[in-house]
Amino acid sequence: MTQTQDLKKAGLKATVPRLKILEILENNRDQHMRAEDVYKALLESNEDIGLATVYRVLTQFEAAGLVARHHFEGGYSVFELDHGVHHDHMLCTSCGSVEEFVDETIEERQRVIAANAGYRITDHSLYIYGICPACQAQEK
Amino acid sequence: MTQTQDLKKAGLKATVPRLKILEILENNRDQHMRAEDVYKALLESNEDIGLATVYRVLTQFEAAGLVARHHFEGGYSVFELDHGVHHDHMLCTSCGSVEEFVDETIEERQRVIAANAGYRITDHSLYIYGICPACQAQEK
DNA sequence: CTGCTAATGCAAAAGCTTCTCATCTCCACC
DNA sequence: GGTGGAGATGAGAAGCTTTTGCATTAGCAG
Repeated sequence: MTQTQDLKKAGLKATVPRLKILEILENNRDQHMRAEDVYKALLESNEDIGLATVYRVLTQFEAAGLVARHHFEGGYSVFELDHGVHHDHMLCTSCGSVEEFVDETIEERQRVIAANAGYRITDHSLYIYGICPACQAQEK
Repeated sequence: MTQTQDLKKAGLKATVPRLKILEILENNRDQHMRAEDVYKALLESNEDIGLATVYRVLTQFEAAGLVARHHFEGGYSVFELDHGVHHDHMLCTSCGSVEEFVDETIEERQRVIAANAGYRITDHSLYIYGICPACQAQEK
């Protein structure tokens, strides 16, 4: 499916800014990008797209389910293309690298906990902060 | 132990602002307060303490292990007195209420996941977002 | 009591994100 | 193809939370 079709399906007009931003996210599937990162990538591609538009588009993509927004420590949002499979994150507080993981046991426990409390889950986030192997080696 | 002793033990001078902020946190043990909330409480107590000091003191308390800082959705921090026992949070996205819970199974899985990846865990956070029973009832 | 160091208040500033509004673009319809 | 109008965009201003600079004040060791 083309990117244009992806957008139409999400109920969004296929405009140049949206297509470009989608392209950048796809070219950085392994990254967790901040709005500013996306904006910089646009500038490097000589695109005349404003930061405000980046924020607007990312928010729309989030609402459409195209991207996931995460709130890591630091007071800002990072985005990643939503590839369908839910996953959690483990972050290195030293180098900032991010690893993704899935654990069905934890997922199940969360459902049980919410059910016991009578909550209807809409979302959840799990972040593990630590020092990655590479950074531990550097400490020596 | 007095609050003054608590502070001294944490390596902090027992100043008026710090004592007052500690007092407010203790009077709101069941709440998750924003810096602004603490500041407002101080104003209501006719304390002449600046917002900047509230931020500074809360950050120091966090470093000293007296309080825990959480990043719920919304782009700001909330603080709660650290009563020693680690716990996670479940939040109602409708009314904003917060419930705490502990699940040893999840804790254990996290340790295993980190160990498998070679990470040394320093911290972790788990937030479950949903609709609480009371708000579900209101929907009808 | 006294003096030095650390802490505070205020205001300004920084960082991220949203809003305003005039202008421009997409696209359904002709 | 053209074209009109709803929706999208860009630029800058503004909003919010949080941090910082600096002159002043307060805690506390001696």
